[in-house]
Amino acid sequence: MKNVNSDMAYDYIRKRILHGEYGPGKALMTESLSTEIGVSRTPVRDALRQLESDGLVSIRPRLGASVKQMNVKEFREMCDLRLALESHAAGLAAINRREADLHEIEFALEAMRRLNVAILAAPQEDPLIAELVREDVRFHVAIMSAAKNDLMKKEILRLHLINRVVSGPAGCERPIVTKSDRDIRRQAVLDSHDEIYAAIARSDPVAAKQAMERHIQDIIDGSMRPMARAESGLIARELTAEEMSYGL
Amino acid sequence: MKNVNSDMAYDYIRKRILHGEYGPGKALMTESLSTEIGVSRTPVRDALRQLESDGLVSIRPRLGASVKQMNVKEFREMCDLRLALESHAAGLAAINRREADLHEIEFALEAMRRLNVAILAAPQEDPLIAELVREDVRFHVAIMSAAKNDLMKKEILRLHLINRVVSGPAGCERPIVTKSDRDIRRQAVLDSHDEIYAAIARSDPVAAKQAMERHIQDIIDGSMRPMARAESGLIARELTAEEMSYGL
DNA sequence: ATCCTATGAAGAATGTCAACTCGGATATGG
DNA sequence: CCATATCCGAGTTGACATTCTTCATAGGAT
Repeated sequence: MKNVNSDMAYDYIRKRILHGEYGPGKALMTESLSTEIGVSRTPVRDALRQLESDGLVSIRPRLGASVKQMNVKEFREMCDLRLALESHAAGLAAINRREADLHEIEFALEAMRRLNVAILAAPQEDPLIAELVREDVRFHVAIMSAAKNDLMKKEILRLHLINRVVSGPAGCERPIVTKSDRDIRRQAVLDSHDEIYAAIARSDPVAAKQAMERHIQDIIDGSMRPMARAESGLIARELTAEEMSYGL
Repeated sequence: MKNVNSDMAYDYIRKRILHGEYGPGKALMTESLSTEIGVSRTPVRDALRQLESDGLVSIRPRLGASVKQMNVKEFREMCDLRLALESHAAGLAAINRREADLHEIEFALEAMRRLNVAILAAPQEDPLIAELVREDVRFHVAIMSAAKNDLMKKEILRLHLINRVVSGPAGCERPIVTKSDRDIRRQAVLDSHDEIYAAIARSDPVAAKQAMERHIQDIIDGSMRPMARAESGLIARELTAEEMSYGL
């Protein structure tokens, strides 16, 4: 896209949603947004429709747009989708990887290892955690790139973004767990990453796929528990019963 | 959606594309479409953007919309995506199926068997072929429904539609192969279906997944050959190099 | 007499439209 | 073959029509 005003509105709203300024369920009114951004309502409308197809907002006719909100069922389904796609991508990565891809993956992995030992020793862990998730993203992106399937990469990135939004603003409100729990969990993630990297490095698609499957499943299990706890706040506020018609 | 005019435009254009009246690459100008449909340009614009997110048309800013056209790379990637999703769905179906789902799958399978023997004997096979693909779709949809993941179902159906459009209008222009070749291939498809059904019936997810994987791979192999032959007509006319920015 | 429900109007936000502006593509001339 | 001018179509805008929501009031029931 290089539509000046539509892009401006798209970037503006998208950034706010990803930063958590617009929380799930927040109403997005075209008129107030248009005055806020300084453009007309049409590009705002375009941006909202684009964001809807990204899965970040939901639009109901005559009712307006709002930041996407999921119930546990939808969340589970999305996680399953991500599991299917990302594990398949890991298998592809083990087949299609080049040396440069391998280096990129290892680079992210090494950065995560360094950050992990730093976090273990640091009194204030938050800023380092932010860097860690950054490198975690880099690790997963590197694998998707190594899979050499741009469409799949794009789709997985889409799901990652949705996941980030609906599971809370930038993951900054983790459930109440002790520091040692977090330490253990980070170590488990690192071990999983090692396993995945090793499988890709030795060009073993089935091992890479299974390792990624377990890894994602672990992440899902970790995410679903607090999700289920706050279930009452995530009930189906929208019933998009639009069955995608396969008819001509 | 229940936006009167936008829906009208959406259904209108979508139907034409799926019927093959608007072939791949066909330019879709908002003005002519709006006069043709009898609405303003705004709902046509909305419809085109919606169809873009469906993957059926591509919009380039300041240049207008056109029916989606793929190069072999994109086609391969989409097939891989479908392979990952649909095989995963088959595995889920083996786990989550209910009796009713099993009946639905068997129903479609039985219909395909009957049609196959009818086609083997019939002199004019085309109308029966149309019914066969209808039941084939029913078979795959039944499995996706049995997987109990609406999001995944929706996504796979989207890919099916794109596949139908880019691989030619309603599959009516098959490459030049003999009748016996087609007979053999239909039988292979039926056998694959039997295998998939059996695995789902005995609740064997890994077998169901693998069977579906092989089935889709066979379909892809069959589709890629004529695709590669006509490669010159499917070169990249559009270079949508828009890397999905993961940044905030 | 008080509370709940239903009906109505006022307000606001969305869908839609026609017109204006801007950018790219084609044609013409050098 | 390249530069310039013209034309066509998309992006954008503000205004109008439509519809959903909300609040208030009147009626009835307990």
